[in-house]
Amino acid sequence: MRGHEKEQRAGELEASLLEFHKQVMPLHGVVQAENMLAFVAQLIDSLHRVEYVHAIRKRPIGAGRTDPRNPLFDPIRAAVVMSKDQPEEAFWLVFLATHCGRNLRTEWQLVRELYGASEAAPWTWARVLADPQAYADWIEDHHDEFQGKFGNHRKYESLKPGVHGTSAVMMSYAAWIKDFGSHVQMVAQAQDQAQGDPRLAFALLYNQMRDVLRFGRTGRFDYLTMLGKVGLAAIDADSTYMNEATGPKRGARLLFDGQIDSKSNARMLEGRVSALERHLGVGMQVMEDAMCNWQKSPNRYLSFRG
DNA sequence: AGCCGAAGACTTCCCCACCG
DNA sequence: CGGTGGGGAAGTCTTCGGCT
Repeated sequence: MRGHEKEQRAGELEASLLEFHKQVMPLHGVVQAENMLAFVAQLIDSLHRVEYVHAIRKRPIGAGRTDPRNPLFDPIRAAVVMSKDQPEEAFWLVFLATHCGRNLRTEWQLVRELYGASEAAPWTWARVLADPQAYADWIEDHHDEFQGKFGNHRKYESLKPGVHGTSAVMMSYAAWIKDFGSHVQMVAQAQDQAQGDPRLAFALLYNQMRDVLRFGRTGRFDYLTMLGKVGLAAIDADSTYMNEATGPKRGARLLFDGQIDSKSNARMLEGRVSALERHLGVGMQVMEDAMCNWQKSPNRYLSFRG
């Protein structure tokens, strides 16, 4: 995006926030000019992260992106490529990418390794589904050989054998999908129940996915929003689910009340976030991401240009 | 009303690679 | 060879929903 477009977008968001502040409900946290500047910058960064997947869907994707033996391997681009002809494999890659996360230093290396970079043939979904125990055993046997690291969101995950380790997570995911029959049927049953409402379908899946080990709020939110962005499921986050997290809740308290130790509870805050999201029209994932990042330094506008 | 379990873009601690 | 910082494992504390 060109500079003046970014500034125009910032101006529009600021105007929309001010209108909401005056006409709907006060936003005590962005009354100060530097706070407003910082929050708008976070909204724009979050919009870019969401739009990034839409951007790569429109561009040609090289063959190396789908090959785990290639350093260019990228599970999200691979999922985009496969979403049409091999949807089951695409879902599996989104799951692997979410479980591992993208590490700042090693990038997608851990996903490559778990997908079978060093093997004669990759651990495809068909292979994992046919014998999840064989995949779990292989992970445990090789757990100390993997060089890739977990991403920031997944920094409490472990490759070591045990009830909380990656091998156990993979077993529980395979069992969860097997229950529906397939990934495609997993999405279809939710959309049937929701009668095609993308936000209701998201809420249903968010609850059903509790069965997947180690997939708490962050894991489920990241996995399901990515399915939507890649185009594998017509679902859309209906809530920030801040009752299960501290970052977005702190951000919402700061934004609406101007202080992190306000008495507003998660339900009240969630209602206000919902109203503000409808006003701005940016989507719940952007609201969640922006509030969470903003509360870390609410009065510091960190320009990436300088 | 109050207990209990679950979960966390937590918090703390320890280890190790890296650096001067 | 001691300081430093990142990463992994384990430990706290708070919140909240479910349950009685």
